[in-house]
This record gives sequence, structure tokens and C-alpha cells, in this order.
Amino acid sequence: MNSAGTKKSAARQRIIETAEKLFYAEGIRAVGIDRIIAEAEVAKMTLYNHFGSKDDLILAVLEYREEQFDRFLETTMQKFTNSGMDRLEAFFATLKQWFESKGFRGCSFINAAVELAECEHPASLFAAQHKRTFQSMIQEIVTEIAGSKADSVAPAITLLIEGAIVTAMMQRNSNSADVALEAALALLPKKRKKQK
Amino acid sequence: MNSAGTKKSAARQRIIETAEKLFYAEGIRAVGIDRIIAEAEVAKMTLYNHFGSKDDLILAVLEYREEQFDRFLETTMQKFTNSGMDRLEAFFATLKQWFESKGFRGCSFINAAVELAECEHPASLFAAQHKRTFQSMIQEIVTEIAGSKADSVAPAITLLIEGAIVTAMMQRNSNSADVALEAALALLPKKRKKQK
DNA sequence: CGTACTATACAGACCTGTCTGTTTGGTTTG
DNA sequence: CAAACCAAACAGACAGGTCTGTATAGTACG
Repeated sequence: MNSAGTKKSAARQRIIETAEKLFYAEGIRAVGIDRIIAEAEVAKMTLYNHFGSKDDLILAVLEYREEQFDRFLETTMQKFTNSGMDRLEAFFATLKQWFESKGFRGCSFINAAVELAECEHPASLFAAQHKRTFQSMIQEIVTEIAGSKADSVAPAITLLIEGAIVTAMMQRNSNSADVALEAALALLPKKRKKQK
Repeated sequence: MNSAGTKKSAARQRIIETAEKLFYAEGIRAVGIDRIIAEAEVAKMTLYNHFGSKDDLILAVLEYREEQFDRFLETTMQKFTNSGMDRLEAFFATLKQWFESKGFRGCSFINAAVELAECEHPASLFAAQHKRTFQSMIQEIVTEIAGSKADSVAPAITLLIEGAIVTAMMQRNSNSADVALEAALALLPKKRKKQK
């Protein structure tokens, strides 16, 4: 039991975290159930009692990943805004930090959509939904700077970000974060040069 | 035998084309050798005589895909420039047409990099190289319009394009091509409004 | 004859998912 | 308190299928 729907079970949590790590590093299809239960030190039936199927587990992992990503974004952006950046700059600084983090291999949601192929797969649907939510989040950040003009600029900035993620993954470097930031600023109405 | 390195063998070509189709539609890891030989109507040993391993075949498929993609780009852009567009507009019109084509499932090279995970895999290296070549191609197109300013703008436009591809795949619609074009034009030095 | 291809069987690894039975630790109930 | 119960997790074998890659023997044809 648990008070706020959290906690659940230790074994379950270990499975999710292990699967998340392996799926991200090596790919969803490349990692088998046996591998997951071995590294999570869990019995196979424990996994199947909690998740029912690998597809179920994949979805659960994406849900977990979303929470984790949101937390990372919030705390890291906080760090940068505290040191004087506006929220858009802080976002791109966070992006760059992500690109440079050890084991970076792109966006789990894009990767899942690619690997699963089947676009009606629950995890694919979830990934697509995540991207729409993500776009809304960018829209909000852009609105803080561009006001009503954000509606026309935010979608483009979102494309810059998605492109930066993919490019960072394929070229194994974080330059694309800088390129995307410069372009984003160029797209915004000019009132640049920090007036704080 | 063949005069210009083309032709090779009918069976080999059938294998490549079949593999390309299946890999793109369902994913590299999801499609097995047995499936490919069945649909290509070829004996398993024929495949292994020509390719040695699945990894070899994957690489060969990407090489084929690159040729095919270049041809598609050239002929389709030609079509649009013939009807009065400049080369940049023609490129984005081509992009949109690609997004709307039946069975569109994103970029084979991104997909391969994602699925293979292993970044030292020959096919991953080839995919990364393809993306650098692609960026050069965009740079050239942008130079026709922006001259020396292209150096600073083309990388951003490339990000817009990569973002548009990924977004079109995940959301299953081609809007992102329009968004990317608008943003690309906004990034270019203003001399817009067709002076032909 | 030799090249290219076919057909088929096979090895051995790995896959997902099921099944049986045991251990553990907490809760209820006599 | 202690006996009885129960849910969760454990261990590991197993079924049935798929995977890549190999081996072998036969066929079509220039």
C-alpha cells in the first residue's frame, strides 16, 4: 500500500528502472526479458505479475521516463534561471547539458516510435502524445518572451529542438544545441540584449 | 558482370529492394532473414553468398536507400523548380511530398542509427556520414539564396528539416514541412517577395 | 565445366510467456 | 501468543517459436 499512489513495490520499481536503462542504451527490441530480470535480480514471474507482457512493460517504462524527464527539465532549468538566464536560454542550456550527459542516445520517445514501427502500439501512441505535450511546454516558455507572437514561432522552435536532439544523437556532439538556440533567438521579435 | 558497376545480379537486387521495403516499414530488427528471402523469392544461401551477414545487408540497404533518396530529391525538386519555385522552396515542397507519400515512416538513416544503437556499427557510421552529406547539400541550396550568409543559416535550416522529418513521422502529418519552410524563410536575409 | 541459384535440413542461440513449487514476511484469527 | 492464512517474490524448468548462419545436394544454363 501507499498513501499517494507512489511507492508500489520495490521489485516493480527495480524492473522499471533496469528496463529503462537497458532499453535506452541498447534498444527496446535488442533487450530481452531474461536480460532484464537478471539485471533487476527478480524472478520472471514477478515481472509478468506486474506487467503482463513486454509491451505493457515498454509502456510503463515510457511513462516512467516521462516523469523522470520532466523532473530533470524542471530542476536543471531552475539551476540556470537561478544564475540569471531567462527561461528560454535556460531550456537550451538544459538541452545542451542533456546532450553531453553520459550515455546520451537521443529521445526515448522518438526511439520507441522508430523501434516499434507499429503506430497503433500503445507505447507509440503514448510517445506521440508526449511530443504534443512537449510542444505545449515549449509554447509556454516562448510565450513568456514573445507574448502572443509565440503562436507562430513556438512550433518552429520545437522543430529546431527536435532536430537538435536527433543531430546530437547521430553526430555525437552537442553543437546542435547552440545552433538551435541562435536560430530560436533570431526567430523571436527583437527586443534581445537582456533588459532584465 | 556489368559495364558500369550497375546491374550485378537480379537475385541480389531483389534481395536489396525487398529488405529495404521491409526494414523501412517494420524495422530492421523486426524483420528476419527468413522473411526477406521468402518475399524476395530467393534461397537463403543466395542471400548469404551475396552479403555474408545481416549486418552487411543492412549496410548495403542503406547505400541503396541513399542512391534512391538522391534520385527522388533530384527529380522531384526538378519538377517544382520547373514550375517556378526557387530551389529552397522546391526542396520544402519535395519534403512535404515525401511526408505525404504512402508508407512514410521517417528517415531510414535516423531509424537505422536508433535501431542499431551500437554507434560503431558500419551502418551507423554510414548513416552519420549521410547526414553530414545531407547538411552540405542544404548548405549549397541555401547559398544560392543567401550567399555567404548561408554559413550561419544553413545549419539551423538543417535542424528545422530534421525536426520536421521526425515530427511528421510521429504525428503522421505533413504540417511540419510548412512550419519549417516558414521558419527557414524568416531566418534568411530579407529580400523575399519573389523578384525572380 | 563452372557459375549462379534453389531447396532443405540443421545447429545453436535466444525469444516471450507459462508452469510448478518454495520461501518469506505480514496479517488475521482462535 | 500462536496457528493459520495469504500475498509477493523467489528459482528454475519448459514449451514453442524465431533468430542468424551453415552445410549439403541438386538444378539451370552460359
